[in-house]
Amino acid sequence: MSLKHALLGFLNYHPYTGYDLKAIFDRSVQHFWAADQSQIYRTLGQIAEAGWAEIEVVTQTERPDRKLYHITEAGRRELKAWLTSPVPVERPHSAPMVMVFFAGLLSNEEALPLFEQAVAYAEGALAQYDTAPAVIAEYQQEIGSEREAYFWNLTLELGRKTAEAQLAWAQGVVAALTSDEIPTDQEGAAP
Amino acid sequence: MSLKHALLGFLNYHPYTGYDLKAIFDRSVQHFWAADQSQIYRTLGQIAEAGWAEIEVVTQTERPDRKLYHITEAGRRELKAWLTSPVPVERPHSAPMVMVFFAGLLSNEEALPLFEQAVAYAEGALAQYDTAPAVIAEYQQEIGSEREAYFWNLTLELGRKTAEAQLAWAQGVVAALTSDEIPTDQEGAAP
DNA sequence: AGCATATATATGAAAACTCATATAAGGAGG
DNA sequence: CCTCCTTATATGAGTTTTCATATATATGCT
Repeated sequence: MSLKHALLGFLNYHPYTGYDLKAIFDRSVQHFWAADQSQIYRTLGQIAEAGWAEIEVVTQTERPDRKLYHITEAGRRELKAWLTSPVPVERPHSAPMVMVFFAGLLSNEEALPLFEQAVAYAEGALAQYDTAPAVIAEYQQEIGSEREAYFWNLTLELGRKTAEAQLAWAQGVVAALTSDEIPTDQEGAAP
Repeated sequence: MSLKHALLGFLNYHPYTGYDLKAIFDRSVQHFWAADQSQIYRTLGQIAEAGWAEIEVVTQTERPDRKLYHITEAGRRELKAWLTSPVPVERPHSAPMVMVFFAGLLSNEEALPLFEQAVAYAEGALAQYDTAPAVIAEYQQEIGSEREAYFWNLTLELGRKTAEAQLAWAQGVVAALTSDEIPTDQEGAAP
């Protein structure tokens, strides 16, 4: 899995806690990697066990102690090795597309919400892409270089293009569904 | 998970064996749902246990007996209920994008293969989309209606648009990388 | 006063997925 | 002749992911 490597990628910039990393994920790479909290903590444990990071416990009196993960040389090597290894072949698992595939079973009225939700989802994604560059600029000042930011932006570009394609597609289907342009299988249906 | 429902979707057309379904998945919905063989058999078991399908054993002498799964009324209800339920929010997990995000760590030469592989992948996907309509036409004759085929094609359309966007994106990055248009972080680098 | 939110970590249990392997026989191609 | 592919089902073992829940305190909002 590459959650390990995504975490390593951030730890390579700076030591972070699990809590920090959850926030970072939600703000920056959510569009291509959504990690849940428990998974982050567990994976951080594995990273430490593998010797890719060392834990610095920062004692706090009023809150639970923070566990800062510092990447090790072995961790940096692992990250770089992964980055230069063959790109894993994605196995897509898209439930929404399964729904579309079998939507012919439904009436147009029943199928509509599927595509309306797709429109809403794509619009939401696009809205996030509007605010993302500011987040990147912020991180760039903190830890990143111009070069890093270039590649961060590349992921945004593709995400945006994809979301735009999805939006146009879903809007087209909504239009077709509401204007009854779709075959209904009643033999002798309006041509 | 919606492998259950994807399987149910096909069983709704016709009774199939696990072996059949594996072949069908690989030929028709692979672009948005890649299921592996062992997972299909296990899930089929769950479907039968849930009462969504009944098993007809077709005895064969020279080969293992076939187990044909016939969808039940309960299975049809479940399928339709799922199809009209809220679209699940996708949690994207794209390892290739994680690689791109952290590719700034690599030199241009080291980063190149990442995008070359993306180009090759997108070209491969596009080639599959070229042959897919023929597969759909074939299935349509067997089991599908014009309406069903309409929705099948919708998934292809979005898949193709997405693959095209990916290809253009990856080709652009390859061009930028090979012409050294990318920031290098050597302070005082060529402006 | 009460309630939600932010800070911070962690586990139990289950579901889902992957990878390798097993069995068994016929047919195709080199 | 031998190897690979197709037909057909199945399990063991492990990894990854999800979902719910637990603990503890401070702050801000209504």
